Amino acid sequence: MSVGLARLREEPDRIRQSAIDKGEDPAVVDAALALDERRRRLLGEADRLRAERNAVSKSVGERIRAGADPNGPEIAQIRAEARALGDRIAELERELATVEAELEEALLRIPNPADPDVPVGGPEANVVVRTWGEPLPRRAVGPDGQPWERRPHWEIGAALGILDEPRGAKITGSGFPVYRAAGARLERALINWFLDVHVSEHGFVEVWPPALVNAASARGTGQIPDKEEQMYVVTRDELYLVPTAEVPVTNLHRDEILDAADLPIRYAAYTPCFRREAGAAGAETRGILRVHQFDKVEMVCFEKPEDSAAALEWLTARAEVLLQRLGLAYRVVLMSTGEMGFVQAKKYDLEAWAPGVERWLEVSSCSNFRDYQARRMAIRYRPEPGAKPELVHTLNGSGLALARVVAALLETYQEPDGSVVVPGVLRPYMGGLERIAAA
RNA sequence: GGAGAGGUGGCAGAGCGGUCGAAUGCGGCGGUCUUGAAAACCGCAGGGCGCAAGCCCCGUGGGUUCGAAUCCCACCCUCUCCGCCA
Repeated sequence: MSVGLARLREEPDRIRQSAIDKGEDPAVVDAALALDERRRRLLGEADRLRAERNAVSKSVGERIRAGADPNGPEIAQIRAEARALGDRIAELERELATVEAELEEALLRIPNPADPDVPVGGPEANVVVRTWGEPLPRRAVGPDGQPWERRPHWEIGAALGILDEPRGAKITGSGFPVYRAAGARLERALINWFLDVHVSEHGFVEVWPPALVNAASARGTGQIPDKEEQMYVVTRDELYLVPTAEVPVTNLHRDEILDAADLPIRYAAYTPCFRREAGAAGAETRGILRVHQFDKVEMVCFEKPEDSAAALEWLTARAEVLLQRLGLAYRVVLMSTGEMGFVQAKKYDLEAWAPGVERWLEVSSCSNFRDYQARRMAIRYRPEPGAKPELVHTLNGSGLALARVVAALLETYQEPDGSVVVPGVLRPYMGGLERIAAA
């Protein structure tokens, strides 16, 4: 259940084309259609037999009350009849269970169709919607008139004693950096400042969720089965370490019918994020650009369907505000159908410029899932009192992902003498510290 | 982790194996009355599938039975006491 059976029957062509646009196999659409057909036939037959069996069973009680001998031949015959019906029902139910499992499997492999305004194609089709700030060059001229080169963040971090990758590798493994001294405080400052802005200025409700979730929650947001390999699993207790706060926070309202008056519901939550990132290594992932554990503040919204498109723009702007106040140059990229992922209908990536590595770093991803996640999680709302429940739309966006923001900050604010200037908005959170210098 | 109790509709809370999708109270919605409101009274109202008839849902999954909210088993969760512990 993801795109919804009703929509699948109504516009199979559009769903098929959407799958192709996202680089998925459209054959699952037809497989699902065929299974749905079979399921409905079996269900109808089983329902008819059940109705019959219910009537026969009921007559047993009625006749006994009317004076028939419970152990007599009349009752025995009715019982035999009911039993025969029951056997046939059981048979149909077994078949039905198989078909439904297959249908479920097929539906899970049908991607969420992208919005009409999403460019079709691969990476080349991504569109830079807007850019803010001046991307600094790596080669620059220092105050003394001498040329200097901005260094990558791992060199800055190691030199200042605020980032310790080797010891992180020792105590856990590669991709588990240790932040130290002003580095640790910077991490804590960013988390606090992000949350403060979201809560006091943007009206988000702050949430501090569990960092481990059960399988039902992981399935709800689509980590299972799509991204199961990405998660760390606590096998002993059948729990998963969260890859993002999106998982616990969106599941907050799983299996609930919300009040229309309560919408929109908007949460901001900090969690550490754990990702296996199997097979990822090399120049693209040096330093803290791609790690197994990082910190992130996530925004999650539950909206009325008619409001979700506007909510995505709003949400993206909330993340941009943070980058602007940090003084980091960034660009907003509308991701193409092939790049946006399986469950998103529309997605913007925010990329901050890191002059030391001369790259745009993805520090936020803001997406509208429309009713796709809501259907999996049965998150509904009642448009009017007494009206039938309808699916809400869910959205989420990073605001922001810490490790890469730290990388961009260190590389942007480094000085020729090796120190790093602390952006003004963070100073109150760092005890007034204006500059991180070598001890 | 051990012992005990329990999980029923938004909440509280009944429910002899058959007429229970489920009493009752509160809350909700609509109405009568009222200048208005409250009170009182009357009525409506769970979720899913299906065009409909009808079928399914009483923590979850199995089982017994012609028939299970009601009996049996397993698991999950909650509460109380004990143990442990930040």
